[in-house]
Amino acid sequence: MPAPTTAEATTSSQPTAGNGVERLYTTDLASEIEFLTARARSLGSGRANNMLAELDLKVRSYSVLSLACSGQNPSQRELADFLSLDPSQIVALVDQLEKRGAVTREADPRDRRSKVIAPTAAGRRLYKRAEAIVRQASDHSLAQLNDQERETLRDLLRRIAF
Amino acid sequence: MPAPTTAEATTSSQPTAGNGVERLYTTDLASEIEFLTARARSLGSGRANNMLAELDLKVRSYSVLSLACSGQNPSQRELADFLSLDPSQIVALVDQLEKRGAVTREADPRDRRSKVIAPTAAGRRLYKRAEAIVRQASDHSLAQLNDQERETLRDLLRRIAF
DNA sequence: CCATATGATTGAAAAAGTCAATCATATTTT
DNA sequence: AAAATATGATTGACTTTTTCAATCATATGG
Repeated sequence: MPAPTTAEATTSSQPTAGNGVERLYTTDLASEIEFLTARARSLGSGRANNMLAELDLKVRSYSVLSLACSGQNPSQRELADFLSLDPSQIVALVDQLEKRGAVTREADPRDRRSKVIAPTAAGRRLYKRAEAIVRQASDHSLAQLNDQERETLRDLLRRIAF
Repeated sequence: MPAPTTAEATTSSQPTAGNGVERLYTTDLASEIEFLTARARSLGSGRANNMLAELDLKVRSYSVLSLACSGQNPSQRELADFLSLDPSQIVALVDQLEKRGAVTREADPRDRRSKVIAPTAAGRRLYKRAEAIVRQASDHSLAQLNDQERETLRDLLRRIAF
């Protein structure tokens, strides 16, 4: 039985969790990059989702809206590939955004099977607001890093994400 | 209409996706840290899950097993907190690991409601093998980064993940 | 002792992910 | 050109993951 401290709650300090979980910060798992990545994204997208709820959006629908507004005229197939989602999930996401008048499905003259997702004027306005919220959320999640560190992180992630 | 190239398949190059999705790499979304984090973890845990399938494990169960083997005697509550999972999910994960004889639920003398998850001898052996596989998977996912860059990434992530 | 809080468990419901089948249209083969 | 094959979007079924509320046993604070 390794050192069962009788006083225990007194060691708590950080605002993360209220318990004695800090003990687990020293484990092998806690320093695996893959684990840290998973945790970072869980915290980050959790917060973003909470904040985006105000606009009735989630990270998913925000991503689609963002790409629709990118000027790259993505097709649903491309959205599926890029977001690593099943085409059927894209259908559902676009359905929602279309229903609320944020995007439209445009015919692609070069391939009539394909549908290009374009933003409406309202969609662009929605995106502007969402973008601000996401930036806020991100700022909060990355609070511990300065600008240069964020740049470094972005570059490292980009290299493993593509 | 922005430059609709009639020849199109000729521009493809990278081994990532087979389509014209590269076009979307230049979007705002593609450079958001939160998006990159999500994508990195999706790729990473996808690969790890595939490779762990050989041991009938997933990243989830591997994480629990790893913490069980950490020497920190985590309770289910602590596992839930640390892994950001609902307590009921921990029950299911521990059930599975217990059923295959990899871990046991030990009574905590200091709190009889609490159950400490401890590895069996077989559990430790399983963890050893799983660890090697996860390391391989991680190595593959982080192939683009050298050791120093991996260290940097680990530190940056640690600061936003805790 | 009583009231309240917490850890584990169960079960139900919602959301997300996976797959196969279908229709329309492209592309390739012969 | 006709036939065969492949692809984009869509639907529906099905599985897995998430999320929540309720319950029981035990702790903890008055």
